[in-house]
Amino acid sequence: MNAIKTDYYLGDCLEVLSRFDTDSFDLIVTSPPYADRRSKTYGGIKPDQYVEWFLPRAAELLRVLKPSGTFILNIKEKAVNGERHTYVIELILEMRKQGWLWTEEFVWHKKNCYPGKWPNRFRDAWERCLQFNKTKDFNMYQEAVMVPMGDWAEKRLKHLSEVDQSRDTSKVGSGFGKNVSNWVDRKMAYPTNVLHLATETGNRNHSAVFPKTLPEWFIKLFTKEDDWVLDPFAGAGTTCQVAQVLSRNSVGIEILPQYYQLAKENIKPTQYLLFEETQDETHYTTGNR
Amino acid sequence: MNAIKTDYYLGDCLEVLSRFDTDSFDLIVTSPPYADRRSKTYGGIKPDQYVEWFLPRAAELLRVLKPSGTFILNIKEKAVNGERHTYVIELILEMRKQGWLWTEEFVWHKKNCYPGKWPNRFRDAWERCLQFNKTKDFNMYQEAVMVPMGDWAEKRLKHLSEVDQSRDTSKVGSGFGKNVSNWVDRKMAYPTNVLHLATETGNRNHSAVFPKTLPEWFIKLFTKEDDWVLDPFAGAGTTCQVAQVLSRNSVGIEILPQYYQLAKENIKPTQYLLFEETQDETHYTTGNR
DNA sequence: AGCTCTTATGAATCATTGA
DNA sequence: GTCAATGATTCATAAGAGC
Repeated sequence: MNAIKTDYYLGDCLEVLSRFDTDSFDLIVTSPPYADRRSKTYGGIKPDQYVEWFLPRAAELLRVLKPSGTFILNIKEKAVNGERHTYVIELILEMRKQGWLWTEEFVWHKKNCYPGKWPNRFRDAWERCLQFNKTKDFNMYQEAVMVPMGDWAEKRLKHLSEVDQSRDTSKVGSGFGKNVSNWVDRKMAYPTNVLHLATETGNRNHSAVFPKTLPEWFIKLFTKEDDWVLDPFAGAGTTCQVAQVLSRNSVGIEILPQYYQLAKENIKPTQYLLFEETQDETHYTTGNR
Repeated sequence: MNAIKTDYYLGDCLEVLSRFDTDSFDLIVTSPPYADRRSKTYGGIKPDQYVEWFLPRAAELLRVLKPSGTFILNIKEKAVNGERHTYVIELILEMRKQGWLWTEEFVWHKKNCYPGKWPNRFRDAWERCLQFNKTKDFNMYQEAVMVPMGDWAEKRLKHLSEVDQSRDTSKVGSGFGKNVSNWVDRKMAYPTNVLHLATETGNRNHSAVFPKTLPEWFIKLFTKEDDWVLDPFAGAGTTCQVAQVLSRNSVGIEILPQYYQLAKENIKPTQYLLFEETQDETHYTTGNR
């Protein structure tokens, strides 16, 4: 029984990642600061400068990713001057020049998107989840994300997520709990490249960057237990929290010190085995089961 | 009561459009032949040559579109060599250089997408509907596509009949249910930029999976009665057929002669007022109402 | 535990105001 | 003029209260 490690680092991922070995991670899943957001931390990246800002970090991510690994980039371009800005699609082209393979583009349909009304535009209800790979032979565990067929499936999906994260669902690698096994009799199907997830608005602690179910789905799909997951823009630590519950090692990097407290709260105390804190980084090492 | 015209032209839209006046159309909505399709007609456009092939046609479309008009391009890049090809996003960048504004990208979620299974990829369940404009002041009739609010609709359906819930619950996600018109007086909401439409499976003659509801939604959104709609890759004439029913004038251009018969069948005979056929083009002129 | 109703809250976007 | 900050608009969800 290996101990699952969950490490948090404070700092710019461009610098922190330089200390990591090449070919270290099985999955990188992150939602970087969007253009014109977090103006006080990343310097308020202008849309026109976004590609230039992101590319050196993408190069480091390419280095630390295993050849069999996957990089999931959750991002959405904003509307600027009445147009969709082009920095995201320009980034795709530039990352391919770095050596990335643009394998797939998943659509995250935000069922509860931000409200509003404008004469020339509807509400934006989707974001991109760009899949990049280092090689064509990447690991993919499709069975781990199979879903029940039928109308009742979507209603059960959210419940499924909750069950998975509860402690008493003693289960093996698949990550599926008891209740799911009841559904095994029924027909299961592979999902598509469209994800229907609602944002978590009710959290009073902090503004949820993305719902847990988003990194959860990709972690199940692209890693197995004891694999290594990286979130270079960890924020409040949602990705690492999910990775821990799913018995994956994880590394989170965040430039904002104030997120440290939030990340700490997100790790369930009962799961602590070891807690270390050094000057500029924090390690949670947990034994899972 | 104006007569509604529905004109079909045989030929390459690049040539046919040259005969049209500048600023002629209120809406262009089309689903062009995808890369590697129709190898015998358009010369078998390779993905690497797609941008080069499309750009001169895009230039003509820009010319014939009214300043207040909109161009909806339904397209999806295919997977080539394990990667998503980049011709679509490259096309966006090049069209902007031509003068197009990339106003929005709608997602068409195909609820019943093509079946299949691959070891490194899930089924592709979405396509892009790229919105381009000539100016920022384009016409948009949002009220024409309003849908019942999700919360209210669900309760309503639950109280009505448990039986017919099978499909078309049509929440605000932009799908339309059939009985939307019955709910007009109720609480309605504006849709989002994610469309939930099923592909039409029953089409025996035509392979295209272009459902009527797709052009219908955009025609309602971007035109009013007696406006002019263009489909430069008309195929079996779905767009023109829908335009006719909605009392919009339309022009369809198609390079394949064999689609003529299909287009003819798609126009309901009861709507004919005038039928002309010349050497290289066919005109249907219908009086609606 | 199951309902209903209420309330807060968003990776949003645009028009307006102010420096 | 350019640019940053503010206000208005709007709706799907979760959480909480009450029964």
